[in-house]
Amino acid sequence: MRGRSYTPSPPRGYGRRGRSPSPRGRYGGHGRGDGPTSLLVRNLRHDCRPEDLRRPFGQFGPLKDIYLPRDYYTGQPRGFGFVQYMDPADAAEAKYQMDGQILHGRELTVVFAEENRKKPTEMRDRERGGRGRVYDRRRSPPRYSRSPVPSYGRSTSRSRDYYSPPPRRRYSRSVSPRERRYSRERSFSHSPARGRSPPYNGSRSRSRSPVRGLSPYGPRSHNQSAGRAHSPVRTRSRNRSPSRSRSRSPYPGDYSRDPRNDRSPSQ
DNA sequence: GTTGAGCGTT
Repeated sequence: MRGRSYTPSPPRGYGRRGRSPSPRGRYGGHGRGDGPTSLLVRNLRHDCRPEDLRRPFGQFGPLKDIYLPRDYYTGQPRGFGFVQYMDPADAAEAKYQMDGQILHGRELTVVFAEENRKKPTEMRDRERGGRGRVYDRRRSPPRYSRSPVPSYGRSTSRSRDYYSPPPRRRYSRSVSPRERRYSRERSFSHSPARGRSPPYNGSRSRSRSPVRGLSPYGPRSHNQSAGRAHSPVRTRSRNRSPSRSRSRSPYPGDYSRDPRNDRSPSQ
């Protein structure tokens, strides 16, 4: 076993086209052994949007997804992105063709993406201290929490943006319950992110315009509008019958035998 | 029940 060093950017002139030099299995996040379908595109301009990638990358075949990760708190683009194809062959071709291409004056680096997608929780951890920079948003909010936020006008049609803020702590004591309603409506007109909520409230980089073959709702979202057609009135929340919850006891017949109910007298 | 806070960002 010898440590195989992963070459971040293979020489552009390598004459072999088609097959990726990468061993299969490594990028096996997609489950198939056919080959990777996700490309990692580096050296993107920070104002680059998914749409900008779609055109050049879409030439090689139908795209499944384009995603440009951003910093959670600042909303700043991180300078790289993912382009996923339906067909691994297209991905390979695109990688070969696009690697080294100039987009917006920048030379792109295109490689196959690992599928090391992190979970949101892990991401938070990493933002907290893993990256070396400690965003202690509870105390010292990042300075840039004020402006670099693009003027996304809160979500419009989508009842809820993809962006879901971390669970808020309680409201400020000075805010009466009545006011809460207002503040909800007012959105962020006041000091947005008082050092707590991420200033970035924009909808994700995902563009509204569907790509050829891409669902307007996004590949991972189901079209839920069908099920809710016209039924604005929802049945009242289920009646939580007390007897029902009691019957959950492992000893439905003999309540006193329920261990949960049987607490030690000494405590 | 699968991620929209995605790995290789300055």
